[in-house]
Amino acid sequence: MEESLPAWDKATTADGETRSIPGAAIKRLSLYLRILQLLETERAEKVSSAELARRLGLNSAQVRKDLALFGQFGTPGFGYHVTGLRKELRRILGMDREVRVVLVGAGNLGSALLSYKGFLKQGFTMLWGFDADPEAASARARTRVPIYHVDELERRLTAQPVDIAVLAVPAEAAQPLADRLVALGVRAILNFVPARLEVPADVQVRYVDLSLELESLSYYVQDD
Amino acid sequence: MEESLPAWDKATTADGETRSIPGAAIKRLSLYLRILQLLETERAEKVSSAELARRLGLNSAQVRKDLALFGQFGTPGFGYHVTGLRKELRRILGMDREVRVVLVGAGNLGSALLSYKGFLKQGFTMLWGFDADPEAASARARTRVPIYHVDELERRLTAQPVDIAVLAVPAEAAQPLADRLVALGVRAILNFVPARLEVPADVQVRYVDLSLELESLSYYVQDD
DNA sequence: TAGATTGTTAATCGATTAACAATC
DNA sequence: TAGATTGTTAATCGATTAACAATC
Repeated sequence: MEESLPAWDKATTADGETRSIPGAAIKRLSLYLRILQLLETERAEKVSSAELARRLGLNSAQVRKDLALFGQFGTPGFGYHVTGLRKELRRILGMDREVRVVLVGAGNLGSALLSYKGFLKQGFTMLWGFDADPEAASARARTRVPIYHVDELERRLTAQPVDIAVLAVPAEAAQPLADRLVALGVRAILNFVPARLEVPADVQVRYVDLSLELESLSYYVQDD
Repeated sequence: MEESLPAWDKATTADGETRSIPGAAIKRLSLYLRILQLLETERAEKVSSAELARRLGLNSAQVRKDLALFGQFGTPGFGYHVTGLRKELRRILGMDREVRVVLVGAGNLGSALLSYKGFLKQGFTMLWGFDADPEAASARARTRVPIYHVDELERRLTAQPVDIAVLAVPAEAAQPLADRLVALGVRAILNFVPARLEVPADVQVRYVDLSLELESLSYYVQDD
């Protein structure tokens, strides 16, 4: 019997066929988009897969292959139109619409994330923060984003669903909160908590594990 | 002609042979270590590769293979001794000594990282922060870690070399600062700046790109 | 047209998983 | 001894890269 892939792991070609899209390719699309935005400010009209690859330290065949997963955006002998490709990538990544984000856990790291500019750019809307101690959290955070008590999660997210939750709570609180967020319709979680989350297959979780990054770097700085 | 690998990408077996160690395996070692520390608090004497795999959502053969890259730590029919394996992993990862860390760029995100508890645990020493405006940075940061002007980088790091730098500066400042850090003997950079860094082959760079994570999650939350 | 560069197939590479003899 | 589990080899899987006909 064949396992069927979750919907987000598929893409449809012109002829209606369905293929699996590697997550690593999606991350690279986001990198391509960043370079295209840079090229646009440089008033560049066109760009080749070789140039995109050079700027990102990738292989040009990989760039062409990644883009070809979603359509034929280039012109042989010419390359890609910067503005055109940028629009396509924004559409593919779903950045051509408002993406609604909440933060759960506005401690030290969380409150910094609340005011992180990179999140506010690019069509992301950081709607609300939630914390077990909203007064203390508000004092920490230098932002206009309102911070509510975590008990208000259900009320707020029922009234107005969100797409993505950023999770930065103590380890023992992570799984119960993930469960509540999923029940409230959250489709993706950016998880800063060093704990594995169990979620349904159609919910995406990305782990940003700072201790793990530092520990694995420690391996490389030994003098032997 | 054969390219020779950087020293950190090799490991030596008992018979003096040298093999390449995948970076992904190193990251998993750090995950294994975390579970072993948990098991130790649970007073567990032994653990099998199957149990480690289960707790981390991995394959047991992968666990055994990762560990076997560095030696024979297990006993057939028994498994691994929790305390013994924990010690071995701490040694392999270089966590059995002080790892000296500095932060460069104590803005919103940076100052949160300065006081991030996960960095202080586990044998990491966050020595100093550096910022172009150390007064403002000190006001932001709720930490005892001293923050100096970035001009003091050379003086401080010459007097006392560090292993790892955490970089959280504006994009245009990233490469020049990376160059200075490498010249000062920094062996690894944890880079929160969305910019590619050019460094010598023996310097490790890890990218933590929050915008990229959020953008690639955006792909999965589209309703189609 | 000649030169450049795409989209795509085939080849390569590397990482994951299965299988199992060795062995505690 | 019987049962369990390692370390390791072989098989599988998937991702990257090379190559090139198509074509602007």
